[in-house]
Amino acid sequence: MLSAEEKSKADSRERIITATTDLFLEKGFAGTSMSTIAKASDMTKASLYYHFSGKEDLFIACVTHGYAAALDALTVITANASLTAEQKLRAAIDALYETTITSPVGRMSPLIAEVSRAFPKVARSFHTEYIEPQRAALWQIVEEGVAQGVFARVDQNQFFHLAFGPIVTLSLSREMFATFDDLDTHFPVDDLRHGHTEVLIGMLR
Amino acid sequence: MLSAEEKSKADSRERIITATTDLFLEKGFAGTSMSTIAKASDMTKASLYYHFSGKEDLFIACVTHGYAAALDALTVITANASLTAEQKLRAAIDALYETTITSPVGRMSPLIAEVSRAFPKVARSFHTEYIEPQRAALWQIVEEGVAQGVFARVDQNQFFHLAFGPIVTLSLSREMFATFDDLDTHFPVDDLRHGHTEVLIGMLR
DNA sequence: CTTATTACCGACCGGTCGGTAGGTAATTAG
DNA sequence: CTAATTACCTACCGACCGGTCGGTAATAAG
Repeated sequence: MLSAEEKSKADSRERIITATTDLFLEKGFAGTSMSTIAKASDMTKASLYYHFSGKEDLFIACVTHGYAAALDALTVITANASLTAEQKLRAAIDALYETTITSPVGRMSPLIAEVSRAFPKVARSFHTEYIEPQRAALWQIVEEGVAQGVFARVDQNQFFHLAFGPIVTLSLSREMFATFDDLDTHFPVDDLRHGHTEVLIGMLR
Repeated sequence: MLSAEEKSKADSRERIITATTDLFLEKGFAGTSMSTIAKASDMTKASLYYHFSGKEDLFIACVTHGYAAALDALTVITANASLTAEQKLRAAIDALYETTITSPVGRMSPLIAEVSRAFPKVARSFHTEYIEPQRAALWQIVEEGVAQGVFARVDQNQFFHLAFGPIVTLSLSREMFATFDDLDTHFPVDDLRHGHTEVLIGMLR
């Protein structure tokens, strides 16, 4: 049963979330007002409060919204039986670069940092529902390679440090210096990704 | 000539900057009000405007304040003639972990990301006066090792990506998840630093 | 001792903040 | 057809925002 009303309600929620996410990523949480969000969502502020109980609720919806899609991209890779462990690892790293730098949820780390003290629950959720599953998916690939004897055994936290560190920092740098007209010269995603991938594969040999 | 007035003025500026930096790091730029800053600085809001022309001016002062000290720690290492290139590199990495995770200026990356669109000049300054000199200092050590034949030649941007990436991400993670009571279990600085250092040295052999 | 300057303050400004009360047109249920 | 519900609106609230005003006590200069 998908009545016209329910469809319009879902559409509105979606429209609000995408518009708000853009604003939060651009201006930060405290720097984005509910009136601005309302304008960007083609709505009145009062209508926003019909769909969401408050600014924090709306923020949680924005953060949570992209979890599934981002993690699906990884699980599709791990589940692909026709790939070797090394092929899976390469594909997973590509996917991590893509989501962390391009997708809204991947770019939200600075935003989480901004509100982490005010809303610790959002930070917890981001960690358990987004960061940890990403790590688990990556580690599953590594363990598969170890079991097959093609990867050497490495320390888990060390590997995560070296794997996620450069990617997240690259994403953060591109946010910090988003206004630079020579952004891709300073922070060339593809170049850096290639070299990074080879180092990680090298660690596992 | 250091009159009582001038001393008190300098003291006040210093007091304001340190108090403001703490607040900005905790609540973000937009989330910190001038009245809150005034209270934390034991002053009236009006007096704040005697020392700084506005909130942006105060923010710039906070960001700029720690540049010199953080960079000095690195130049002391590069200038130390009694160290080998590898010893310098190890010491430099230690120093980078220390400043990036502990010092206010090192922890400011998420803050710069928050305001980068509104104040691109601050982002530029952070890049040219803080990031670039750090990279230059580190690269000088690498080139010294290459010239002495103890380090292999590596790509500059790749090396920076692998060197700074994990450190900045670790700092960001500790900001994002600062409220976790098991923060040091999830993000153990010393452990991660040791493993990271060995990988970097390994890259250069 | 007089005068100017300095570092600071209380009181206030127009504007915006997050949030709400009450109403209305359109859809749905009975 | 009627009554209820839904999705949305206009108009407004007190609190707080960044910033400014006209002073004032303490110091420094002459």
